[in-house]
Amino acid sequence: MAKELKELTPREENYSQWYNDLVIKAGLAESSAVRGCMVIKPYGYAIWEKMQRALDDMFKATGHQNAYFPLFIPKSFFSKEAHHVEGFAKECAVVTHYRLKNDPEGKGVIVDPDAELEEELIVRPTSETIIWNTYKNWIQSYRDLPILCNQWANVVRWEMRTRLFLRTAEFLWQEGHTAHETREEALAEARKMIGVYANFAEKWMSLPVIIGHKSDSERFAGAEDTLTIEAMMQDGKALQSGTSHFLGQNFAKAFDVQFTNREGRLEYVWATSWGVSTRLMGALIMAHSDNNGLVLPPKLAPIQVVMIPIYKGEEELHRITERLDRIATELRARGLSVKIDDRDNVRTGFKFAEYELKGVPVRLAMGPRDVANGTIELVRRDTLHKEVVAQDGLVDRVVGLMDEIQQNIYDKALKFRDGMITRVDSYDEFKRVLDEKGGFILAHWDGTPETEARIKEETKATIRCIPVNAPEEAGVDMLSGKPSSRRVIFARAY
RNA sequence: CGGGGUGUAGCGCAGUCCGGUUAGCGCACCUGCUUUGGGAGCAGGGGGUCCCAGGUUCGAAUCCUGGUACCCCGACCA
Repeated sequence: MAKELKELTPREENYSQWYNDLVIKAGLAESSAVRGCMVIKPYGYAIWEKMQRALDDMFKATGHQNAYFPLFIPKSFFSKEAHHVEGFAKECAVVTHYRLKNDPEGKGVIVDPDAELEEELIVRPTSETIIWNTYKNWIQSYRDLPILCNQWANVVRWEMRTRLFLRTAEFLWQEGHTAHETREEALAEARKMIGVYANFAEKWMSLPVIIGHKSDSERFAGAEDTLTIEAMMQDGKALQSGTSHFLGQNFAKAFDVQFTNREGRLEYVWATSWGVSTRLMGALIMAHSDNNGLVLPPKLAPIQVVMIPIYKGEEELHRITERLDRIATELRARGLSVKIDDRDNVRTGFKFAEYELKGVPVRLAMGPRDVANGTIELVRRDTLHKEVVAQDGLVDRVVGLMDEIQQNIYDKALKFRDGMITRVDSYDEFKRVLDEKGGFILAHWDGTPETEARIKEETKATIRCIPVNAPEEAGVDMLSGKPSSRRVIFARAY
C-alpha cells in the first residue's frame, strides 16, 4: 500500500528516525552521493528561499548590503588568528591540486602530480579571514566606516557525523561581516543582529528563542563575545539557531586593518560577524511537526492554501474547478499562494494525507455536495480542525486564518518551550531532570570552565547560554558550591 | 580513528547458517477495467553485472581470501 511508504516512524519511539523520515518523505531533502552532503529538493528549497527573502529584507532594512567573497581561502590566511585556526583546523576541506589527467595505467583519471598548488586552498568553513584580508584594502579612514556587508553562500565543514539540515558537510547560510569605528558601535551591531534573528525566528518561523551569551568554551573561535538564539525542539533537546559575534579587534589585528580615527590617530577596526544557516530548516521541522508530518507557519509555506476538487467525471470536474479557480484568483489577489490539485491519478484521501505531510496550512475541498449547498470544506493544518463553511466570506476567512495559524503555532511552541524550562538547585536533581524530561535547565554556575567541562563530561549537557535578561540572583554552583550571581541555561543539544 | 552492522530491482526487505529448478516478496512503475467526501480494488506486464576481484566446486547470492562502499554508536561540531 502507498500508505506504508508514507507512514512515518513513530515520533515517540525514535525521534531521530522520525525526523529523518519526515525530511525525506515530505520532499524537503535527501542525502547525496557525497558523504555528509545533502540534496535540497525543490519543496525544501522553496521554504529556504522564503527564509532568505525575509532575512534579506531585514538586513537591508538595517543598512546592510550583499556582497560576495571567494570560496577558496589561502591556507596562510587561516593561521593569522590563533583561536580561529584552532577552532576550524580539524574540519577543513583542502584543495591541493588544480588538474586531473588520464591514468597512464588506463584506470580513469588521476590527480596530476605536476599540478600541485604552491599554497593549498581551504574551502571556506566561514569567511572572516578572506573578508578581513579584503577589508584591509577598503579601510583607510573613519570616513570609510562602518562597512556593513552580508553574503549568501555555501560553506564546508568536514564533520564526522552529519544529519540532514542540522549538520551537513556543506551547508547554505548567510554571513554578515561588519567593520566599525568604535567598540561600542560594534557591540551594538552584534546585539542588533541577534535581535533581528530572534525577531525572524519568532515572527516568521513561529519559533520562540532565548537570547544569551555563550560561555568561554562555546564561543566562536576568534570572538570576544558570542550571542546566540537557542530554541527548544520537541524531544527536549536544544538547538543553537543563530549566532552573532563581537570580534573585538582580533581580526583587524590579525590582518592589520587600521584606520585614521577622528583624532588623527591610527586604530584597529572593530568587527562583528553573524550568521544563520539551513539549520533553521531543521529547527522549523523539529519545533512544529506532528505525527501527520510538517506543520509550516503560513509565512514560510511555499503553498499556503491547497484546493482539492472531489469529482466524478470530466463534467463535474469542470463545474468544480470553475468555482475553485474563482476563489483561487481572489485569494491570490490577497497575496496568498494557492494550488489547485486536480490530479486524477491519485485519490482524494491520498492528497489529503500528502498535503498534511507537506505542512500546507489550509486545505479546501469541494465536492458535488458543496456545489449544491454553496459550501466548502476547510481544514487547518495546525489543529487539523475540519469544518464545512459557506463559500460566501471564505476569502476573508482564509486570509484571516493565515495570521491566526501563524500565531497559534507560535503560542503552542512557546507553551511547550516554557514547560520545558526547569529550575534546579542540586546536581542530583539536574541529572534527574535531564534524563527524565530534558529541556532547558536553569541552574547556578560558578563561571569556571572546569565545572562546565565536568558537567558536560558527566551528563552531555552544555551551557546553551547565559540569557541576556537573566535576573541577578544570588546562589551557589550546584557542583562546586562556589557563589554564583545568576542562573544559566543548560541543555543537551543538537 | 575505536566498537557494532549492512551491501540482492527505483525504494524497503526475505533468501546466506546447511551451495542445487528460470533468485523471491511488498511498495513504486506500465496497461486495462472498476473506483473516487481520508493514504483504492482486481487482472496482466516490465525491470536484477545478487557491492567488486580472486579462489573452492559439476554447480556460488550462499563457502574461503582480499578489497570496497554505506549505516548506526562514540570522539568533533552551526
